[in-house]
Amino acid sequence: MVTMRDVAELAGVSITTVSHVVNKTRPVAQSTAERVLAAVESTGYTGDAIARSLVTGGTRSIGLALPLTGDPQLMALLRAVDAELNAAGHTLILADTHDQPETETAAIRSLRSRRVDGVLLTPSPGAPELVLPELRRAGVPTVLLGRLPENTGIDQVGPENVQATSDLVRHLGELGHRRIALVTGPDGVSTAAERALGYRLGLGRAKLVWDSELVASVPTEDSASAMERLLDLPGPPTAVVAGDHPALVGVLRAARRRGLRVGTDLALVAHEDVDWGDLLDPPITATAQPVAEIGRTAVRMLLERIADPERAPRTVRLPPTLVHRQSCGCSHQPIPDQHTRQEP
Amino acid sequence: MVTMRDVAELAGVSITTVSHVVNKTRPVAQSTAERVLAAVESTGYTGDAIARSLVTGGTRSIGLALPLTGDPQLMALLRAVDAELNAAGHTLILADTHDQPETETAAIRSLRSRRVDGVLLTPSPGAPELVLPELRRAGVPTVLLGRLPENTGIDQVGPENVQATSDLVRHLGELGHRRIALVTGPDGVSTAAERALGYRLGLGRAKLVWDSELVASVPTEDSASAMERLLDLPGPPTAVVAGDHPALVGVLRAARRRGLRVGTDLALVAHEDVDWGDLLDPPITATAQPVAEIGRTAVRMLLERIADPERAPRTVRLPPTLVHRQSCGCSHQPIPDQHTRQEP
DNA sequence: TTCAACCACGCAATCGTTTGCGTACCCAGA
DNA sequence: TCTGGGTACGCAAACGATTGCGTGGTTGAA
Repeated sequence: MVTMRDVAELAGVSITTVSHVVNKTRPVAQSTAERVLAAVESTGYTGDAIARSLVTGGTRSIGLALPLTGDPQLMALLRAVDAELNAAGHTLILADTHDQPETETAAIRSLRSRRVDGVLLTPSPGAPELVLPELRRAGVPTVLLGRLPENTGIDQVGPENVQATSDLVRHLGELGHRRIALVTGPDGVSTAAERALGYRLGLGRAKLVWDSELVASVPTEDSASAMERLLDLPGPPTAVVAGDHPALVGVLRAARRRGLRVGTDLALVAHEDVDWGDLLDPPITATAQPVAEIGRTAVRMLLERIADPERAPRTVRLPPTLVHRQSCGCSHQPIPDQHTRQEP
Repeated sequence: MVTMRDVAELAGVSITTVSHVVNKTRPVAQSTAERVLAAVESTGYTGDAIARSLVTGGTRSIGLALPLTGDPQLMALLRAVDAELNAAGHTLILADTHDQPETETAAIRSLRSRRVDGVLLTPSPGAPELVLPELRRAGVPTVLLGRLPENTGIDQVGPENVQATSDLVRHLGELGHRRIALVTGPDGVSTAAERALGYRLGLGRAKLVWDSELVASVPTEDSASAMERLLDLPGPPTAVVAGDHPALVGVLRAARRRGLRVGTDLALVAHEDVDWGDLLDPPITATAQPVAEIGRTAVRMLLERIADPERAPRTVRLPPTLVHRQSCGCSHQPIPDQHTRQEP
């Protein structure tokens, strides 16, 4: 490996000077600098991040710890986070939490021993008790991503859920539905909990009563059977809100198994739009989460916190966009009072 | 930060002894070891990967450089790679190549300066000339992932394409189609090139002639319009093979725009199955790439190469599985002489 | 001629580990 | 009393950068 010493010898200067030239950290005579740069070029010197880190303390790398599910949104998030980090000269270390506190803790420890400058974390349901305290104690700059547990005293960025779900429900109510179901993730996940709250709120605004029978808060793999159970009810739902991507897939599978035509026999609106939403028949009405913006914001907040660890923690909620298609039973009119986006 | 020195002082031994105790690298008297471990416990000492790397040379981290596209397969790949690496005690550093040689080079340089022990790379079309030589010269242990350019002298893992595509085409031929089109990525990408080759081979086996008009090798974003152009031909195709995920989406969009019923008006088979393949109407017949297995194999090969840099390079091709549904025009019979997997 | 101010650069300590050599001690056998 | 072989541990030199403190040389004003 080519080191600063090699470059220095080739250029006929000291290591100190090489360092100052490549880092522009103090003035160096033009001619000397040129010799050094030429030596750098000809040796292919790249610098050693390890050695640098040892003395400076920072690593210019940040850890991203989240459950690597099949959620198609994740790719967009990763891309945005990587791009924003890259622009700031940092690199991304990835760790799968499996959404379980034990793996999550292990992932965080691994990142810490790698001396990452900060951590982006999508906390599991158990995190507020089991892993966040450790993070706080260790003083690791952290931003929570996508899920927003309460009272953590930590920076957070995620989607706005309550209002968005409420709007979705209200829309179904305005279309005349009286039995509106909700299929979503387990209550421990803040996102699911908030959407359940928004659902209730939306029912209220549509002058409908909340019925616990119509709510299925289930793990991702159970959503299809949960939906089938809802359909078996004495008073089955005529419309359903899918709280996330697995719920959407589950509802669609259940409808297909029961031979129900979505949009006609069963109105459907979903959180988290997918890129195949317009390929289905009928195309799915859904809220598109601003994942890329969430990722970028999270990175910016993390960098700010690294720069100023004392700043008061902030929580940012980014509103989704409604993509109005036909699965809700409409045939493509915009929803009144809504910021809508039409398909091309 | 708590260092070995702190632990050593607390335990009343030298730094050397602490190191040997925590690494079990030479025998230490039972009583001393216990004192040291107690000190480790009470200080919460974790060790500093940075300092260790500086002296040992290794970082126990590997770089994954690939284009972070929206391809849903990527998540499964990431998950598999991360899991396999984790099991081996390594961590994953992610870098987006944007599928362009310049960004790719930058990504590789960044990984190298981070002293990764090895690199997993999905090479861009320009890579064999522009980035692989640098990798070879630097002696970075490398495994190529997903795309398999020829004569690189580098370990490679990817899907089997020629035979798989040929089978797909032959199936369409057996259903009576005479005008079978191919929509796939640009020829520079080895995967697309191999699939184009398999397509030609399949035509031959179905006793059909190859017609350049029926082949669209286009960038991902152009697949829909390319498909429409094919449909405008004097003798438009009655069946189409989608070479990858963007091509599939493009073909579906084009068909929808033209009001063509897939499976009836236009037979469709695709490479790269998607988890919503069974939700469409009709469900999509596709080959499911063994992405997870590809990821795991790549990691294993990389670790082997790190252990033995002199070993002769290997190329591994993993065959996909056929998921036979209805978009090809069949109504669910297995294809003769094929290893098929039925949907639940 | 002297001296201050400034410019251009180098010395050597430092970061937290690992590890090749030693050294001090103990005990058994001659 | 030596000596030889263990056992239990410590010293100090790396690893490759960054950076506070100097030092030698030139210049211009007094």
